[in-house]
Amino acid sequence: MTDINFSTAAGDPDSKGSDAAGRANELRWDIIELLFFAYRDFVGDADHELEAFGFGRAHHRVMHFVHRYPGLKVADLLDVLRITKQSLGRVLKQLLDEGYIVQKTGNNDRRQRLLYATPKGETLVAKLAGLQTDRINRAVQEIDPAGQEAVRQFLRAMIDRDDPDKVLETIFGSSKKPRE
Amino acid sequence: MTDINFSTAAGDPDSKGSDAAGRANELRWDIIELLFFAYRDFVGDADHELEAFGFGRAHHRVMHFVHRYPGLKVADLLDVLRITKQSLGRVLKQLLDEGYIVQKTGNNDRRQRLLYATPKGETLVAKLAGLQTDRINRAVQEIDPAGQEAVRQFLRAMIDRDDPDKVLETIFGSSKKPRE
DNA sequence: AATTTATGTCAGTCATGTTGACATATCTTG
DNA sequence: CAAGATATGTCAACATGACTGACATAAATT
Repeated sequence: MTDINFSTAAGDPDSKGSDAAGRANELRWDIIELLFFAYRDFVGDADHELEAFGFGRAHHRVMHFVHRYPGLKVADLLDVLRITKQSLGRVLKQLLDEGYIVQKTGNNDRRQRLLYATPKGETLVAKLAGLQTDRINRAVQEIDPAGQEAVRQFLRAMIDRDDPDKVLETIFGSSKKPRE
Repeated sequence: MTDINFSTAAGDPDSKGSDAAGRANELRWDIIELLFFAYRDFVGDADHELEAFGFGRAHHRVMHFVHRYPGLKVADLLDVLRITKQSLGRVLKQLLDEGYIVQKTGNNDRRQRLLYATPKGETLVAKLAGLQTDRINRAVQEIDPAGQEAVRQFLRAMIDRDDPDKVLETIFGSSKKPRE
């Protein structure tokens, strides 16, 4: 062992996957790195726009899921975002105060505050999704349908399924698309 | 429940891409969401392990790139991570103090501090990469080689190429299309 | 009536990001 | 060589978004 070793480094838990191309036992530095850069630039699109509103990533995530799953409960949102009540409370309060989201008391359970995006909120979330959609469209434009399906399959398979929250149940449970 | 509209929200910037499957003009909520969950769980693997070392994501990113690009300058690292000197300084100092990284004075330019991972650092970074590689292997195991290449192509195409830092030059510069 | 649940809120802490200023060593240039 | 530019390190101060733990309220459940 010289000083720098990386292909057979200690703690290699391999064993699990040996893919069709036969590169088992190898650390996937390339994908790891691509994921970092891809996600960095992907969220960067929205981050820049959010500054103009005085919002951050946390606001975006809340808006996104409230928009996509109208009537989401606060507790569901906590599961999805995997943050604490305290952290959510801050951004949610801002979004409520500034009219991007409204709460409605649950019909069956009046303790629940069901969350809905207002038109103002819809506009914001669509604007941000538009930026990200542009990037996605650019990225897939030279990939054939089968390849695009592979991308989708890959992303789905990267997600933990042992503790599906309400949103993931919708995504995976029906195995189709949540909306549309 | 007639006050909430979500499918025809304003500000739709569309127009940019019309992919082969003919779903132009549509926001790609599915991919946006899958990216969120996939990345959340992907980095979650490492986050959990890092706790045992008293480190965070920032430390991981530094270790990763120093390992992958031995002799990286501090300035390069700042470009790649897109954080400030101050932020980097804090985590870098810890990693140096605790022996995960060493600095060497540049040969040509003695102002430079070239960064290298120590064996201790290599072990850590390989352990983390192992966890993430397991997830990636699991995700691609049912995807054929062509599909896997599509995944790689997708991730590469998601990355900004207008301001390539030293690392991105290495990733993209040597390969096919610099900017097409 | 007592307990549990869903939500909201307070106080304090931590990690990681920011800006701006400044110090030092070293390289480059007039 | 002197002057300036560059690479790095460091200080103070601050913002955001996480965290914990405690506690309050209203409503549902037992």
